[in-house]
Amino acid sequence: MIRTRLAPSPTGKMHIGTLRTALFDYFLAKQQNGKFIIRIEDTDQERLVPGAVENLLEMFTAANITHDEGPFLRDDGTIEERGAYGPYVQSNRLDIYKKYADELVEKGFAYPCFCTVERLDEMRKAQTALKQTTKYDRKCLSLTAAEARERIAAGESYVIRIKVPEGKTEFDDAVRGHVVFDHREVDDCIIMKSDGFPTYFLAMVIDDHLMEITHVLRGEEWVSSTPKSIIMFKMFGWDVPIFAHLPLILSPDKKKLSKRTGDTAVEIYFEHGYLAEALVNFIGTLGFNPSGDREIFTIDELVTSFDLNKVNAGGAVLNMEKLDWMNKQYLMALSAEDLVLRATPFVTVPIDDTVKRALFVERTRVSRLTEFNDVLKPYLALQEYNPAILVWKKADVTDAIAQLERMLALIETFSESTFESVELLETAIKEYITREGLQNGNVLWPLRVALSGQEKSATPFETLWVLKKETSQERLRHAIAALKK
RNA sequence: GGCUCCAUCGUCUAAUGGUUAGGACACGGGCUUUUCAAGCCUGUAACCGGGGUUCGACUCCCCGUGGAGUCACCA
Repeated sequence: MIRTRLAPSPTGKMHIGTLRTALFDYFLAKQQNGKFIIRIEDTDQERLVPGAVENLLEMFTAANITHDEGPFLRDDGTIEERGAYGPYVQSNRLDIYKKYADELVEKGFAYPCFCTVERLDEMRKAQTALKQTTKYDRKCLSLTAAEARERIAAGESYVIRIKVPEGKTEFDDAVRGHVVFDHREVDDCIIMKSDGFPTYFLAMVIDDHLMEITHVLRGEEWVSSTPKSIIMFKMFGWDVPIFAHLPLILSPDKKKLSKRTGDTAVEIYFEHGYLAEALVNFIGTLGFNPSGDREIFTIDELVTSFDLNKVNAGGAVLNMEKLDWMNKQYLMALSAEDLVLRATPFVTVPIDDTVKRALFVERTRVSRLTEFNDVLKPYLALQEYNPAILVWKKADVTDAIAQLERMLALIETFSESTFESVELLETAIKEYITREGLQNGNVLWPLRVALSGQEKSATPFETLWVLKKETSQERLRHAIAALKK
């Protein structure tokens, strides 16, 4: 059975790249009837950010993706773990790492190192000066077991490093193909820190094995450390999972997306008024495309068509304009009721019938939920405008006044039921124009401007529908008075 | 700099040896039209360069070039 996992470190808000990895994990697991696991990698105690795990889980909920094992958010905001392979938080698995690290030392695959950070710094400086690869010089490898035991017993601070064997590591990356690393390039990296916590390298190997992970999806920044992991899998005699290094999400300058160059937090996208479906569609098709001639996919369609081997190896620049376009597509496809539901958190005025209708009408004119507030204003209160714009380009003031007075009278004859739909209003007005032998422009232009108070706006029929009889008439009277001045 | 990876319109991408190199965003034009938006039609725009392999290369190989990632008691 396929088991994928997302292994975020709780050091901040959920990154957009993490969302993409999560999506691919989810697509793959879901498609193969496998399991998708979340494991929290909190082995760096100094970088922990309170609330980071909660934020991650909230973003999962917001994006409508679900995992099968790992930490879950309870309704009261606390966290509980579900799944048979726990604990799923690494700081609760310290004894496990200790045991396996000791095993590696006993077998001669790893060794204690007493070098100070100062010495290490100097060593690296010297290596850099000589243009050599910076890696540990194995000073402590020459220590005998007895010496090491003695120094540990004396309370000296130490770490454990793996002893990288000679040779090379080869692996078949699911998106990149065959990759080879010579072990001369691989550092005797630290697997246990002096504070008793494992480093990522050790913890990841042990957990992925114990949790029976079959596919490791992660960002491209990890390829160069993959040999370390594989070396350890082999030291333990464990099966090596399939690695898939996903292309990076880039900022417009083609560099790895960072906080400086773009919005990296998933949370920000929701705050900016993007719909979860749009974000999932957009991020989920970055580096992977099910088809060459379609853009809009539901999450289920992505699950069905996902194929790791079709994931691009090259990085992808975030095209925000396309995200806006995609969001608008989803916005326009929303039912009137759903639109209200989704827009409500972004609207600062009470949601009444006028607001509901205005939202529906303006839906084709905004890209993001946050834009509704501004667009709603002209409906809620007539904005100050220059009466001159009431006059159509092919008519004059006298005509404008005449047409507005006609409309005022016409609307007076409309029953409440006429205001039930835009179509009814449009039909009634257009029939009137035809019947009276008038021109659309002469009537519709001043009517629309009088109703909206704007040069550019929705159609007069839509605006009438939103404002209803009384307010509409008020605005017409206001316009007529303004023109007569 | 060492190592590793990557390379199709400005951007996201399709193409898995044979296509007039397709779609989307953005941009331009047109239609529709009372304005805007939406919608429809349409235009500009790409195979990084050079060698091979092959009857035939965007597709395979090599070399350049360019870009990226990584070189911590961080993940």
